[in-house]
Amino acid sequence: MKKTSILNKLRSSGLRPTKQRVEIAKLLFNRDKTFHFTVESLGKHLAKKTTTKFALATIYNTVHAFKKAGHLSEVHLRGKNNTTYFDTNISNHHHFYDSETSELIDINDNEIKFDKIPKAPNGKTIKNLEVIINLKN
Amino acid sequence: MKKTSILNKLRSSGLRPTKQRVEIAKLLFNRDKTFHFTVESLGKHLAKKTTTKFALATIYNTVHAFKKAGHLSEVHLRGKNNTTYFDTNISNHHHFYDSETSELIDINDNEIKFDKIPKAPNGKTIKNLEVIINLKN
DNA sequence: GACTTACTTTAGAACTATTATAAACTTTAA
DNA sequence: TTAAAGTTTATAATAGTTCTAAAGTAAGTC
Ligand SMILES: [Mn+2]
Ligand SMILES: [Mn+2]
Ligand SMILES: [Zn+2]
Ligand SMILES: [Zn+2]
Repeated sequence: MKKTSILNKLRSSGLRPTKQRVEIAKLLFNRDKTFHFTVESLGKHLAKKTTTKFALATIYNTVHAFKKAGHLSEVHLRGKNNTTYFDTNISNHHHFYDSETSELIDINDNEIKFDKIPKAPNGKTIKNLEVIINLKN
Repeated sequence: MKKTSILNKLRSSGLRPTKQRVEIAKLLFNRDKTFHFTVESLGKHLAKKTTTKFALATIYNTVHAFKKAGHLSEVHLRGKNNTTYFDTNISNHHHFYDSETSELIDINDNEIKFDKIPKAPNGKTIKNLEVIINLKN
């Protein structure tokens, strides 16, 4: 993804392309494979890759802005360290979770097939279905 | 479940049957249906049902002791309010989650059937598989 | 029943992920 | 260039949970 398309992505989401947002967007979206991260791990990556200063609040703000704009998703898993995981894969998919390494691995939607799914209770509808496959060594 | 069996349950788990533990055990285990709760909600139930005083730390200690003894399970879901859910259903099962009410509903293991499950990555094994079906109204 | 020891409860402090605040700074468009 | 709106920042606040260490209780021994 080129710099101009990062700028477009930000602008078309109503987000001014500040130095911080551009750096975060480059780190998150200029890659082929899914990136799963926490705010803390993202901060460490940024510190390694750039010389720009990032206040913790800015990383939170930016990640939440990207999520709101639909460029990131949140994994509703309660990991060991009780931190929120974000995901550059915004398609419907599932996860392996290795609780020893706190690592998430994508499972494509078509790698899991259901034979039987219960129907939603009284008056409710199914919004989505998440599978977490916990791993051990 | 009778009082004596509550006492046996505690003693056979190496837990002295203190006033607090007995009250919590009665509330949690003397029921037919699954009970999903947070430490906070359990505290409120206890305040309503008994006149015994419960320090917050005692509720945490007891719930964790019961979990360790295998009498409770923890739901690895990151809910709206970022609290941990515990579950009196210790069998392998799944959940509906209503994020508007923060409510969990059990899905029996046999209500979901899989046609296809991915195999675990390199050298790892599947420990268990959790399904969360998110609901909307 | 008194004594002893190990275990438990408790209030409050500490910890940690996250969110709020409000002042300084930057982007944008006029 | 200027002004308005948006953004970053340091820091404080919040909230769930865990830690601490002192006071209290359970259980076994005499
Ligand atoms: Mn978050
Ligand atoms: Mn907990
Ligand atoms: Zn993913
Ligand atoms: Zn359950």
